[in-house]
Amino acid sequence: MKEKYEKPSVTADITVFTVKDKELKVLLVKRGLEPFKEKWALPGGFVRIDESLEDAAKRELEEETGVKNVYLEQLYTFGDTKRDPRGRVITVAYMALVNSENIKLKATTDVSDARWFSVGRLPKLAFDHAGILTYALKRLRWKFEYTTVAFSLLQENFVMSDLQRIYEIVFDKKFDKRNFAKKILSLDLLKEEGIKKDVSHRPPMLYSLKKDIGEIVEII
Amino acid sequence: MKEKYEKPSVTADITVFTVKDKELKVLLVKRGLEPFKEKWALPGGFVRIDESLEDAAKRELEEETGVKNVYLEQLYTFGDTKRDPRGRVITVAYMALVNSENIKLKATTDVSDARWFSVGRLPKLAFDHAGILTYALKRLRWKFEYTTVAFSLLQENFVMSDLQRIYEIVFDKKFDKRNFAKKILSLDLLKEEGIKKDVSHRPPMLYSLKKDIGEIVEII
DNA sequence: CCAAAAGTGTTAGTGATACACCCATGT
DNA sequence: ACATGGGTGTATCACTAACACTTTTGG
Repeated sequence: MKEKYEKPSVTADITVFTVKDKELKVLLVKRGLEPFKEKWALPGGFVRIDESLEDAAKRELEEETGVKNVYLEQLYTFGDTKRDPRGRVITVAYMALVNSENIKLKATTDVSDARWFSVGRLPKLAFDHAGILTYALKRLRWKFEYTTVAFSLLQENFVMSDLQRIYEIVFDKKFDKRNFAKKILSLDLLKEEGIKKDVSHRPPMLYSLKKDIGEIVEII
Repeated sequence: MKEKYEKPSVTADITVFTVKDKELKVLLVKRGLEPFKEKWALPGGFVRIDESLEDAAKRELEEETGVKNVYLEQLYTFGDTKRDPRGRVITVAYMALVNSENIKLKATTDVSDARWFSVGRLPKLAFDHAGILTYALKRLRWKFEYTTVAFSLLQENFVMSDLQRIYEIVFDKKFDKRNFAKKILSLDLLKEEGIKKDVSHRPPMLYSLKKDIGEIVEII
């Protein structure tokens, strides 16, 4: 290949969302290396020459945080010439959704700490990551409205109010539980899994998803 | 910057749509250089080290085809390791919408020909451009449904049936003209510009967009 | 018996769809 | 006068939104 032009570097950065402690949270890592050493940033890193973009996103996420097997979606590619002080770095932004119960965070060499932050109380972020996160949040709300991605935030079995709580947290707004249940059940996506026991109130129905969670149905 | 890893190349490829001769058309170029010399491809090329992705898309489009001042939107970034025989090339795909009356196509050094093709009768395309085009088409239909991008395909003044024809061509389906006009007018986006003269039937109302065409209103 | 959350139906309003006839002009 | 597209209103249907009481369990 003729090397006519200088090449940019390419990274993948991932905005990982979860719902935890009745808040929408995003996973940030504390950088162990310059630039922005000791600053909080989205997990991510350089795309290797022999891996696809999605593989790079998955690998970085697992390497830096231990998070794997998640819903992953490409968002947008940010390529301003000045977005990285090291030189020309283009980043392909991804969004991931996880159930935080299944996740053990870990620190590594590149990353001295990894923590969940409420989207309402974020620290100052490295690079242009604040802009990427804002974009991811917009996309998250959009996807919630028109698809069934919300199920990616649940465990395998859940009750209707678990799902409703997630919608209410993401949209920061209450829904009527009769209308909510009616709408969800009309989608015909849920399988009844019996009654949840050992609750100190009327026992609710447990549900699971009929289809594999990988298939995101457009409910529009 | 530490050169720890080999870098990929980055290109921008643009799917330009127009409506012409009662068909939805896409702009293709005949490659003047290897690989895929003399094959049809989407216009595009390498992103320079000192230009943003969007600037690269605009520049390539103008260089290869003379097309400029168009609606331009980033679609998706394609990064399979084997998508280009020259080596690792990641491409950021863009979609553009133009009114073909305002466009004069031209050939250049890199490109021996540039032509509009009906999306129903496409030649075999270079690289993974067929997949990119399929993706662009999906996005186009989606955008038509939920935003006012359709106006980007019109000239400044137009009649209601011009707009309806564009929707009918993009969705390949007829709409009722009463319902169509009712819906469009209810959006309160149009300004009346008087009556179109010299038609051999009842003279229709001419409209223009109230807002700058750059602002794409979400009509959802 | 009290607290907590679960479950459940009806009504009103809004927006989408289906549908047919007369109008203004050029030739 | 004829051909061509332009312009217009109403009725039905489907979906959404608002709204309150009873049930079941644990403590």
